[in-house]
Amino acid sequence: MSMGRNKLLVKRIESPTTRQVIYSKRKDGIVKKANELSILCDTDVGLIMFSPTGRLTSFASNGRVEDIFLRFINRPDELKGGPISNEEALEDELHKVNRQLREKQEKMSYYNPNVEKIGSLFEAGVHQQFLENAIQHIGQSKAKLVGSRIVQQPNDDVEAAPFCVANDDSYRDESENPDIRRDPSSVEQYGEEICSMGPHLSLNFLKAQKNWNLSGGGQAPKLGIK
Amino acid sequence: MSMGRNKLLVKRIESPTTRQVIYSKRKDGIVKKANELSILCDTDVGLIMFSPTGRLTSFASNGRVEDIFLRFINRPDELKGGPISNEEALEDELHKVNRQLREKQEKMSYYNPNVEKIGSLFEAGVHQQFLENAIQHIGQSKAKLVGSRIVQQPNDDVEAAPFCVANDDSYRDESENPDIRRDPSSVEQYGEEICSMGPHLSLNFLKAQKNWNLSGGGQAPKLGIK
DNA sequence: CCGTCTATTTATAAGCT
DNA sequence: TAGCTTATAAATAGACG
Repeated sequence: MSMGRNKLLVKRIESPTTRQVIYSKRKDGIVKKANELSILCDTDVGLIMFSPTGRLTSFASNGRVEDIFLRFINRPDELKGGPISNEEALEDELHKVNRQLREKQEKMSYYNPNVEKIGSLFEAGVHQQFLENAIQHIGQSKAKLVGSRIVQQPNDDVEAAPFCVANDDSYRDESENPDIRRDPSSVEQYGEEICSMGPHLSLNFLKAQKNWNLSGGGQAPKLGIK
Repeated sequence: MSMGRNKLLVKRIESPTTRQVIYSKRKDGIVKKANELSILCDTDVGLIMFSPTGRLTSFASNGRVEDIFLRFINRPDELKGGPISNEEALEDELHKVNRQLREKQEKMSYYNPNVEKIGSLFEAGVHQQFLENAIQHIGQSKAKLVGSRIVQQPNDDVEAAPFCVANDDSYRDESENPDIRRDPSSVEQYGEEICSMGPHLSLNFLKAQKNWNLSGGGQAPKLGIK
């Protein structure tokens, strides 16, 4: 479907280097096409591409990809009534995300509640329930890892655990000059984000735990606490 | 810059009909290119186009354009060029809240981790530590409420707790499955409804927990928690 | 309005530097 | 690594049904 010396078969390119090379070329080609389309037809076009190595390239016939995207998000509304301003769109987005945040916090409160606010034994029980459940989960995976022993001793074997947090942080290299070419607005960026909400143990996180909100002197959760 | 019978000059096409025709053809071409790029290079590509008449066409190598866009907007560093306006503040807010959301999610993962992802005993230990710690605190408040008894038995009355998980995560899971390359999700017209983050802790949620039951026979949630 | 056909222009895979 | 060149595959403007 492409062009060049050989007929192209649309399948993932295995060679990392070749893949990167092909990406660079085609990326430019698509940006060019997108730009042409927006000019020829006088329309809004938004494009976002991530290179195999995580570099980002975006294009927006207008100013920013955000704007194009917001129009996209608001599509239903646009169809229903008059156009909605970007500001309103942004507000919607903000509210949406805020709601998600609140939900997360509420949920979190069941695991790490503010003790001061617990007003009844029943409530305390509820919190415990969540925590116990969670512990059971961990116990299971732990058992799986060990082979299936010590499943009923959540604390013991943790005491001696060596403090060897693996990984992470370090995504802010910015080692190069992103040569920004100003056609309409094609931008490239670096750095990949790994925002999986999965559990990753990072030193940053552990360090950030100093403000453990609890009545009796919240300790920094050093792994050896008991 | 295009091709065909005549050399193309990149200038807005005046004839409305011709413009529309050209748009249709090129739109398909770009979608095709975007799809090829995503397959050949195994990367994320998001594309949004509005026809001269306002019709929307979108493409996403993955599932939804929204996802690609979120990956875009959640970038730690913004280099997105473009005009600055009143929306700036809102956007900053959006970014900030998004960041908080991610942090919350990460933190949450320590209490309610994805067991499958735990890769070592150490990690399991860390998670347990957090939970144990939290339980201790609950126990304290409980003791305070009762007067000061059974303070050191965070487990006893919960031991028999049924296995009920307040599993969250609503969007994740995606993982790698390059095999299934369905025709790219190129959508025309519109489509909305963005991710409403999964379950939140609300009375409704609690009620839904069939296995809900505290040692003493938890009543239908009358918690005054919120 | 939509698919087809075809002459030309483009895009670009390989090579080469 | 990054361009530059060239032979070819693709994309597509315009015409037609």
